[in-house]
Amino acid sequence: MLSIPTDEILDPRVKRTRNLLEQAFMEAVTEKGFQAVSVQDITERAGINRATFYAHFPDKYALLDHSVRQMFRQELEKRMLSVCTFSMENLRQLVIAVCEFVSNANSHCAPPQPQFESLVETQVKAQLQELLQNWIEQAGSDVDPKIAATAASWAVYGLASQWSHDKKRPPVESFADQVLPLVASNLHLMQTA
Amino acid sequence: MLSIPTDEILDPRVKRTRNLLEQAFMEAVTEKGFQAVSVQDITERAGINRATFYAHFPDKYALLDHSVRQMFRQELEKRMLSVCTFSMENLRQLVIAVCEFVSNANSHCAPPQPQFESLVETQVKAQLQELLQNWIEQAGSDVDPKIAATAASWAVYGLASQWSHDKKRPPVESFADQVLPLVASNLHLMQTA
DNA sequence: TTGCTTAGGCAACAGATGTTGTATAATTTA
DNA sequence: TAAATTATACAACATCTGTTGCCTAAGCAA
Repeated sequence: MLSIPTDEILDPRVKRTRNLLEQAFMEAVTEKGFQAVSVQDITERAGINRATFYAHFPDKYALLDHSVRQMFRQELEKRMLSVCTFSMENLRQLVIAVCEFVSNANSHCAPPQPQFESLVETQVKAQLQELLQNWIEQAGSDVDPKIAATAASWAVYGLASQWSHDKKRPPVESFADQVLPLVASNLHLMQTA
Repeated sequence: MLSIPTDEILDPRVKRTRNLLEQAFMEAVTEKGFQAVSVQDITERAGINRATFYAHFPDKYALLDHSVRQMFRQELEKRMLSVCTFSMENLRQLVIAVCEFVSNANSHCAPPQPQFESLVETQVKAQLQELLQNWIEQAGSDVDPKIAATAASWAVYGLASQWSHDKKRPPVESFADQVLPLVASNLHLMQTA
């Protein structure tokens, strides 16, 4: 297993290989669905030896983890949510961001596959939890930040996931407005906004 | 694939085979951990042909799903939570039940394995959602029952999961007391209790 | 540049997976 | 009881999986 860190100087060969693998992986997933994609598929498309794959990732699930983490992080940065403090408007934007990300991820993988969605969930929730905990701590609330952040991040992800599966779902914005008070109640920060 | 329903008259051969598989599966999991268990393991222990396994379950993940669903359902029935209406005390008991179930499940599988936990999560949350939605509907709240039940069930599971991973965790009862208001706020039913 | 370090290519392996076809035995239905 | 249905056993299969050892070549540091 080679070094994993994202923000570190990497051997250009490593960078190249991982990019090829990630790219081939996304292609294969959108084409055949996550379940049907084998490590063989990925490495053949990428023009990388199969053994090399295992030098970077234990299995295809780890590669999915890695890709999702990276994509969601980029999404948060693009929307400048990773560098701000709590406000109702920011919370609203966060809900929208999660809804759109989850919806987009799931659309790449019909029919719904629990394994795939679980891995997306784990990565997204981890970053949500971290972000919300920061917001709570900075706002100096009286609740336990970790506990509140846990409840809130799970609630947000759950609502986003349900929305994304809704056959005739409302526009993201109105859905966000609808659930905002519910989500905010987990943070106990309404008054400090 | 044979018929799945739980509460139906089953061919005794099917019942026997599934019981043997479930039993062998649980043995193998507690002994080697979920990841390391192969379909071979299970069928050899059970004295069942490997091909027969695939006549009942698509893979070992489906068997885990099945087992967990069954165990959690039994747990709820034992605590008589599946046949009651909302009250703060019942909600408290529910939180405790989930904490203990999750903790017990995870203890069977060290070190923590996301795949395993994700499958447990999916099954537990599905039943939580159903139960909470019933509570909300029976209480005749003004919130959307589905949305509130989603937020609450995810929050409950998330908190239980975090508690179960806490190295020096407080007793279940005091943890339940601590998070109860947070959980209840998702239901918007505090006044009707 | 030279030499050291390390990633990737290649081949081969044992093992697991999922599937198929046929035969046998258990169960149900009439 | 006799005939039907259907679950299981068994064997064999192509495929995928993780892993290993050896070799080549790309990158880095003196």
